[in-house]
Order: sequence, then C-alpha cells, then structure tokens
Amino acid sequence: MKGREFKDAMYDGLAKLLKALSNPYRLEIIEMLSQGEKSVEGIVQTTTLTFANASQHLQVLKNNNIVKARKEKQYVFYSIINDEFLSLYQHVIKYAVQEIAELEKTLNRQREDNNASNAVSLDELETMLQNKDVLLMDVRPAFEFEFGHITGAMSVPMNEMMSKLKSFSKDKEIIAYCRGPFCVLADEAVRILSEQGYSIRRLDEGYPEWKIKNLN
Amino acid sequence: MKGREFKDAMYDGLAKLLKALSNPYRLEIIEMLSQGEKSVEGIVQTTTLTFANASQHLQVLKNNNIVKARKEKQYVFYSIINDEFLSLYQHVIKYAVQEIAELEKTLNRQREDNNASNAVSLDELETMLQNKDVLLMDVRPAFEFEFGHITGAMSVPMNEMMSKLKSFSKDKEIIAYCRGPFCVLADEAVRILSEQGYSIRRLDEGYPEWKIKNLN
DNA sequence: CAAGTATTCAATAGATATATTGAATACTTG
DNA sequence: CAAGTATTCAATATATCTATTGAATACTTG
Repeated sequence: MKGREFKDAMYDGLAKLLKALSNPYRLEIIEMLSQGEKSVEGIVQTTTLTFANASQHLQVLKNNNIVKARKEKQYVFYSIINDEFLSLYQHVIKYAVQEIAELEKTLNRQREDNNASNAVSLDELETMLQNKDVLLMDVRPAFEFEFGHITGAMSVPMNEMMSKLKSFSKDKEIIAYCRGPFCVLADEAVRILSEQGYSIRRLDEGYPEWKIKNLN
Repeated sequence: MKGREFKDAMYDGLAKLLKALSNPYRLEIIEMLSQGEKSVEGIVQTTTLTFANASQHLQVLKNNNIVKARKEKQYVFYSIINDEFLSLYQHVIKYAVQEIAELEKTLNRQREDNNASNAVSLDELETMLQNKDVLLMDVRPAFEFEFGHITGAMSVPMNEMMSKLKSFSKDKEIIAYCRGPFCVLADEAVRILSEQGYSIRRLDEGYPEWKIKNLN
C-alpha cells in the first residue's frame, strides 16, 4: 500500500466513525445507553423517535463499533460497546461544554432557570461524602439505578419525588444527579426541592462519568 | 427553555461539532495544522485538495471552533484553536486505532510493509533517552521542525535523508518520528535506513502527542 | 401452528454535504 | 493606482443522509 492509499484508508475509517456520531438523535441514544443496556422499545420511550427510525439509528451505531446488540427472547438489547468508547464520548462532551461558547451558554442558562448554577463536581462530591452528612439522590428511573449507581446513592425517581418528599430532612444537604451534564432530571429536582425550602445542588456530571472515573 | 428544547439544543450543537470532524480531508487538515500554523497554500501543497476546496473545508473547521485564522499580508494562516481540542483529537485517533479492528489492521500492515512494526511508545522513548545514547530523528519538513519539535531531536527532512545518511553511525540506535500515528514519513525513514543496515525504529506517536503529553 | 409482539427491511422523497468551476475580493508591491 | 497574488464567494450538479411508510422477519406464547 502506497503512503497516500494508507492515509486515505485511515482518514476514511476515522471519518466514518465520526459521521456515525454526528447526529443529535444518535447522541441522545448514546446517553441513554450509557446508563445501561436498553431494548429498542426502551429507546423509543425516552426519545421522540419512531420505532423504525430508532432501529435504523441503532444499526448505524452498531455498524460503526459504538454499540453492541444482544438478543433475548423477542427483545434486542443494545449497550455501549466498551468503556473506552464511553470515556471518549465523555471527553467530547466535556470539550464541547467547556470550549464551545454557544453550548456553554445554553447549559448555564438551563442551570440558572432551575437554580442549579452552583453544581458540584465529582471531585467535590468525593470530599463532601467523606466530611459531611449529605444525601446523594439518584433521580433517574428505578431500572437505571438498578443497572448501576454511585456508591451510597438513594434512588428517588422523579415520578416518586413528591410522595417521598416528606421523608427528607431540611437540615441535610442534598446532591441530586442523573444521566450526565445534559440530563434535565437533576435540574428539575433542584428547582422543585429548593422551592420547598430544601438545601439542594446538582452534580455537574452524572452516573456514567462517575463510573469511568472510578474504573482504575 | 423546556427540558426537551434544552436537550435538542445541546445535542444539535454537539452533532454540529462532530459533523465538522466527519470528513477525511478535514481530518487530514487537522493533522497538518497540528504541526503548527499553515496558510491555505501550505495545506494545498501537502494534500490533494484544490485551493477553493481547501478554503471551504478550512471555513467549516473555523465556523465550528476547531481552527482559528490569522491574517498577515496577503496570507491567511490557520492553526488549531487550542490544546484542549488537540488533546480531544488525539483521544479520537487513539480510540480508533486501538478499538476499531479495521483501522488497527490497516495500520499494522502499513508498519509491517516498512519494517516498522516494533514502534517505540512515548513512554519508552523517555526512558531510552535517559539511559541510552539514541539519535532522535525528526523527519518532517524543516519548517515544521522549526515551529516545534521533541526536545533533543535532530531535523532530518525526508528530502535530505540520502545526503545526510553517511553522517549517521550504524552503532547508534535511531528513533524516527513525524506528525503522528498516521504519518508515513517515519515509516519510509525506517524502511530506507534499515535497508542500509542502520538500527532504526519509529515512534508510535508524533510531535503533537509529545507536545500534549508534556504540557503539565 | 396460530396469533401476537419486537424488531428489521426496503423503497422513497426531501434535506444536507461535497467538489468543481469561474468570478470576486482584499491585500501588497512597484 | 495598476498589476499580481492569496483567498474567498456563488452557483451548481452529484452524492450522501435522514425520516417516513408499509411490509417482512423472527421469536414467543397459548
């Protein structure tokens, strides 16, 4: 293989991977699958996609070594192919949020609207958990919590929030987290609970970031 | 802004960034600019692109916060926007080469064809430079060397290789490097010099990887 | 094996990306 | 200011991507 052919082959392959990532719905699917495996139906429920369309996007991701599929009964369960990809994806998110002014602004406005500007980083959370008596609250749906969650967290899905609300002490500081920096569940939790007089902040990141950080 | 709107805005923005990266020629441009700033003409010379086409690709990169432009006299000099992006780009390359079977295979075959399979990593290079008397050879064009190079390297551009060849000792181990893992100059250097009986290996990475690694 | 369900396939129309061409702009230098 | 040069713009044809639709497949369960 000549030098030019080799370079073309490498850059074509690389561009193919990045093309598979360059669609907003596929990115949303990746966020969902970062929480644990999900069937096509599971994806359809949490996005605005139709069944056939979700299936096609999932196949693009599968054909480009981003997700893998496992069949069980009638269901096909998709999941992120490996932790290396998850780590790369998080690097992309982090770069975009920190270096692209437009996205940084949108994120900040969203947090301000929900009184969630004073987000806690994963590093801060770690020292807080060691030194203080904080309530770490996982506000994702229960089955995502079951697939995996931050050590020491309590599962309080958003739909159960109001009924469980009374059982929380207003003296204890609460940290809410969900799927990642783009997940709005934690923002909503902050808005609702701070309106009720609780001391609550959100985690800047989410469960997948914690998982990658604690792999060693 | 509603939760759905916020997510759409974030994922659209993210997809836009990734779309800008999802083209093989733009990736090659990024590799070239990783060596230091270059005019449009500089890009045209080292790729197969026409002037107008290169200019358009550069503008896509500029509009997506990947490169920045500086005007001097009639020339417009483009460069990578910041080290954070360079670091992200290198993460993508590393993932692709290690986790995508097709790319890994293509890279390995290229190295085998040039007797360059026994590449040295940046970590290995560091200990080698401390313990042995090795000749570190930068085989990129001279002006790229001048923009920046690995500490202790000697500039031996490929077009001067044959004339300078006589001055190298066959007893000393040689490590050749160029622009990065995809750069073929180092492979060619290995093939040529090993045929001449020299003890030579290539660096797995290139100058930009060394630069990011040594930022602190 | 019939009915039901989850998923995928195939075809298509509309949207977006890309390379090419020739012209326009902006700047420098004499 | 005229001529030359580097770069960008504008228009366009082709290729690729995407969502939608309706049907096909594969599997389970009664």
